[in-house]
Order: sequence, then C-alpha cells, then structure tokens
Amino acid sequence: MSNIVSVVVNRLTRSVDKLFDYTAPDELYSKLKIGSMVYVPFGKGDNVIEGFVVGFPETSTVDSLKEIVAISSDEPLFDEELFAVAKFMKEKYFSTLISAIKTILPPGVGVHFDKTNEMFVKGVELNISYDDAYSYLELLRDKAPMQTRVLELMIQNDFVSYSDVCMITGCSRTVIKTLVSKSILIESEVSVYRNPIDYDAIEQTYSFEPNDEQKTAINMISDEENFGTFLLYGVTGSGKTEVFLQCIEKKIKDNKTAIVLVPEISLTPQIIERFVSRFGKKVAVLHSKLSAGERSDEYRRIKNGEVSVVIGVRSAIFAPIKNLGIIIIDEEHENTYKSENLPAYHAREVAQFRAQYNDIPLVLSSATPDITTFYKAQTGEYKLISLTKRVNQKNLPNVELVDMRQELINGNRSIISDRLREEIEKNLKNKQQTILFLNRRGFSSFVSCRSCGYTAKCQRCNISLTYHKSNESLTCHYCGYTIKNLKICPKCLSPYIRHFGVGTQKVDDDIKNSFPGSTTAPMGVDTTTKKSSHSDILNRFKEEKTDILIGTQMVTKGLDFPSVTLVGVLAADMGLNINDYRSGERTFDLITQVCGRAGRGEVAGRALVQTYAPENDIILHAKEQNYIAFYENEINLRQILRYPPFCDIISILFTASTNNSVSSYAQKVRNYIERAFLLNNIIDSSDVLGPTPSNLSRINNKYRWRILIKCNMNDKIKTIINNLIKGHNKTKESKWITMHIEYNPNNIV
DNA sequence: AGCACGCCGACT
DNA sequence: GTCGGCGTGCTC
Repeated sequence: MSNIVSVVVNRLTRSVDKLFDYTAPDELYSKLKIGSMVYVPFGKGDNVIEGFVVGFPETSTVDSLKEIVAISSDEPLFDEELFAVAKFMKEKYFSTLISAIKTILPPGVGVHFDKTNEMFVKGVELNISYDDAYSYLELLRDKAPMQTRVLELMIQNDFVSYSDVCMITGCSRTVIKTLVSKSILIESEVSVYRNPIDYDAIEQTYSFEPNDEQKTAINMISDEENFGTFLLYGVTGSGKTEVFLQCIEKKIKDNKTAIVLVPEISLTPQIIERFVSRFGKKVAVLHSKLSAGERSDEYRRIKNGEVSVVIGVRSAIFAPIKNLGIIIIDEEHENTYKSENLPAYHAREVAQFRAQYNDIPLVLSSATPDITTFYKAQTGEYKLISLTKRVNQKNLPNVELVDMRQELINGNRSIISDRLREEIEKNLKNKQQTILFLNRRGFSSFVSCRSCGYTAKCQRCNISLTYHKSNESLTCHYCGYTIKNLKICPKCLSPYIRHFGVGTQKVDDDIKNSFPGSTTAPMGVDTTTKKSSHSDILNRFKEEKTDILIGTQMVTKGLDFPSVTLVGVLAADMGLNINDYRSGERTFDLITQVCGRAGRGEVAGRALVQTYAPENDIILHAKEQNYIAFYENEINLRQILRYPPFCDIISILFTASTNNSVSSYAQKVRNYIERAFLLNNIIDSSDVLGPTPSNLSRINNKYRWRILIKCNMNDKIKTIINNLIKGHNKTKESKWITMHIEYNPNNIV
C-alpha cells in the first residue's frame, strides 16, 4: 500500500470524530502536508466534503480506500505545532478533533467562516399557506401520525429548532426531513445570541526608566537556563509593560518572536500603542473588531514571517507564528481568557502547552493573580517575580467602608447610605464626577439578614443558598441541599430577612429624587441594548455633560476619567453571595478595580464601599488593597473545602425543554459515573455532586441540570468521561437532551 | 449531515 | 406481495 493519507472530515457530529484513511495520486500526494485542506468523497452518496490532512500512515486497517479528490490550496492551514495544540485541546476539554482544529484556524480562513458574534440554531418553518397546511393535515392523518404531529406543531409556531421538534413530538429527524423533501416545511436558522458589549475606554500608562526590580525581572525571564512559567506579580503602575517590552526586545535580537495576550483589546489601546511605537511594523494585532480583510492581512503577515510580535485577545494564542521565543499573558486573572465555546479552552493552559512545546518562557502578569496561579507560584511550580515599587507616584484612592446594617438601624432603608449621599452632594457642588457601581450579579436572589448580615449558606459547601420563588425554598447549587425559605433570621431572630433585587434604574430614580438638579447616566442592560448607546453614554460622561454614571460590571474596567473623584460601590458584599467557589476572588478583584476608577486626575480620589459585612475578610482586604492577605485567607478556605487548586472540577450540564426527562437522565448519568469510579478505584479520591438544577435553571425555556465532579484529573477519569460522551450520543435522549462537559469552568452556571 | 437498510403495519 | 413510514447505524 502506498500514498495513504489520514484525514479529519469537517463534520461536527461526534460519530465521525475519528481519522479516515484515503489514497492520493502521486502528483497530489507530493503536495500534501499536515494541515492541508482537501476534498474527499464521504458516505454512501460519495458527497464531496472538506477535510484536513493530519497524517501519512504506512498501512491502513481498511482495505478499499477512496481517493482524495483535490487539495484546496498548496499552503497548509496549520503546522505540526498547532496540530499538537488541537490534539491537546481535544484531550483536555473533551471536544471533537474537528472543532479543536477549527478553533486553531483563523476565523475567515478556509472552513471557518462563522459570523463571530452570532450563533445560529437550525430548525424548520412552514413552507406553505395555512390553508394548504390544514389540507395536508387531513391527508396525512392516520397514514402518517408522526408527520401529522410535526405539522400541527409547525402550524402553531413560526420557527422550531430541530431538537425541539424531536423533543415535543417524539419523532426522529427522518420525519422532519420527509416533510422538508415534500416542500411542506423549509429549513432555516435563527440567530440566538449577539455579543452585546463594546468597551470604549482608555487607561493611561507612563514611560519611565527601568528600575532595579524591573532589571532583575527582565534578566530572570531572559535567562536561557531558566525557562518555565513565571508569575510577574506587580501592583498597578509598577511598570510591567516595560518589562514585557524589554524581554521581547532581547528575543527579537535572537531572531525569536513573541505572543502577547491581553484580556480585551479595547480596554488596553495604549498597550498596543506602546508596542507599535517600540517595534513598528513588526507588530500584528488580532482581535474581534478587525474586518475579515484586515484579519486575513494580519495572518498573512504572520505566516510570511514579517511579524515578530503578535498582540491580541484569547484566540491570538493560536497565531501561526514561527520561532516563538516568549509568551506573555497580561492581567492573567481575567476571565475573558476562558473560551465559552467548545473546546472551552483556557488561553493560559494552551499557552503553557505551546511554551513547553518550544522550550520557552511563559510570563503571567497581574496585580491580583488568579488564586491557582499564585498558589503555583508559592509552591515553586511557577517562578515568582514581584514588582513592589510604583513607578508613577499616583496614590491609590482612599477607601472607606460604610456599614449598611447601621444605616438600617438609623432608619435609612434606601440603597444609598447617608454617608454616600453626603459625598455625592459634595461632588455635585464641586462640579466633580461620580461613578456608582451596582454589583448586579450579586443583586439576584439570595437571602440575607439586614440586621446582622447573616446569609443563608449550605453547611457542606459553604456557598450561599439561592432563593427559589416558585416553591419558596433555598437551595445549594452544588450539592442540592434545600431548606424552606427563612422568614426570621436564625442568628438574631430579626424579621428583616429578605432577598434582594435591584437594578440600575432603581438607583437612578433614587438619585434623581434626592438630587433634583443632577444629571445621571444609568447604564444597564435595558438602556444599552443598542450598541451605540453604550459608548454614547460614556462619551457624554467623558465630556462632563453628566454628573453621575450608574452602572454594573461594565464601569469597572479601564475607564479613565480624570474628573471622577468619587466612586460608590453599592453593596460590595453582594458578589460574595453568589454560589460559586470563586465569588470571593471575583469580589476582591471587582472592588479593587472599581475603586481604582477614582482619582485618576489631579484631585485625589475617594471610594465609598457600602457593605452589610464590614468585618468580612475579603471586604477588609479589598479596602486595604492587600492581595497577599486576601490570598492567604482564600487559599486556606480552598484547601479546607477542597476546591481548585486542590482539585479539578468537571461540570456536566444537561439541557432540554422538559424538566422531568432532564433530571432523571442526569441521575442515570450520575449513577454511571459513580459505578465507573468505583470500578476504577477513584471513588474515594473524588466527589460526585448532584444532579441539581443549575444556577440559571431555565434559559430560553430550556431546563438545565448539572452534575459537578471534584477530582484530580487523570487518564482513567478522561477515559470514563470520553466513554460517557460516546454512550450519551448513542442514546435516544441525546436527540433532545444536550450534555455539555466543561473542565474547570469559569462560572458554574 | 446524508444515505440506505430493515422492520412494521396497511392495503391490494 | 408491495409500499410508505419510521428508526438505526455507518461513513475510509
């Protein structure tokens, strides 16, 4: 046998997630490389579909091989390194090989022409008039009961997705296909998601001469004998960017290249400016706002070797750059580095793989590192480099805590404390601007006592219980523990125990009532549905046409308005009560970030942090901006409660249109996992929790149930999970119940 | 995703 | 016997 080629076909179903062997005529064979896109006959009808060459085996287990029809272009779309990255992601994140390959490919190239900001769901619509539909109904009745049911459904709905049709009527795809082939129905797709937020803000940096600390950092990172992962831990303004620049400069001198990841391009325009001003045309920028043409230009420059530094967001980690010498991840704790789509990769983990593959340093950088990252730096797995000196002499804003329990005692039941009201008034008088930050995520549905600050928590998981209106109960979303809703605080017996729910609009009303002359800009989900209105609001605020900006998460990062001298954090501890083991980490970051918005101009800034738990360690450490103290506290909790970095978490999410079927199916899966763990002797070192309704138990009328596994990931567990996926795809239920598996998810949702 | 194979019940 | 309806399983 000769000229055998292994091909991954471009079909997203799990059932073709394997390699297919083909032959190639000599002339074509000589052109093929790993990463070549080819066209191959596939299936009974020999339909020609796309595929990617991934290997050249000597022999094949299949005797009658079909022949490759054509090659798409002589240039392969990925090299062996990026193919290794794809295989790594398939393994680690339980995706198919083809979707891992599509992830490493630049969008807009080859097969990958999905519109980046939109997701589509496939389904069917009626293709005939209602009168015709009713006459078909008579025609099909008794003869074809399934088709009748589908048609009845379609008469009542404009659009129904494939899985929903199967779910509701209990038919298989064939029935729908038959109706489509009779032209009674027509296939269509609807957009279900639009990427909502654009940031339009600038954070300033200042140039300076490298100090001793920076020099040490540069030398350590550049030491050839010293590759591995570094954590560059430095306070804001300690000059981390200059360290990056000089490390890269050294690499470029050695003819090496660099990848720099930033959390979101629009938040960090001046970083890009600094890179461009230092390295000129050798810099390529990759982010989602590029047009298809711009992006393909950048990729061509990278592939041609015209570029020494690629700077970009998460997906820039797949830049096809040769001779990599260093990878840098700025603000490494940011959650934008974790992909939402399959494979749900974390750019840090992929970067680590590429760094190891090339034997080069990976530099993680942050003022508030991810707890797991800092832990690894403490244990020596990463090398810790600290930058302690602030290069610019700006002082951090003065942070003051306001005890909201005291406000209640004083008879103030509104969301804004008297102290904050006072300061707002002062600012209005002095014509200075104010930002009010509403921790919206925290204002959901947990239960807390307004007298003593008690919050209902699950005893086993130390996670807040979530209030469920439907059955007046409180539930832990990790283990399913449920109690009846509390009417009286079990700690202080006060009746002022209640759940919360406040939006930016309500705060806005309150401010307008209290300060009739003031101009406010509420920035909520409702007010910023149109893309433009968001940056409109920010622009008006920047031009000082509004006094007070009221917003949620979107006002925390990057905004740099010199006239803002006051930041008010409404209910800082609310984020603590989200039932996610990382809520402490998030709250700390958030308060640190939002307080940093004040006093960026000449006048010193101040921040008022309202809280029901002023004695809470996280709040106190955030007030002092003391990351180390916060870390020490948090890592202890993680160890006691066994959360990352002391274990891995696998989340298995089930989604379907009816509640009953999902929960019982999830229970079956749980039983399967437990049995498999038992057989493999891993039941003792693991914890299988659930199934429970997920935090967002119903989205788009889909019910969501979840199983969480705490374990130490190993090959045995990987095999069990992969078998579970295979098994699931063989079940009837898989047609309407989707099973989504995520390794160390960002949010437990 | 597409296609064919095979089973089943209804009708000739 | 035959045909349409429907589920299932395979694709080098």
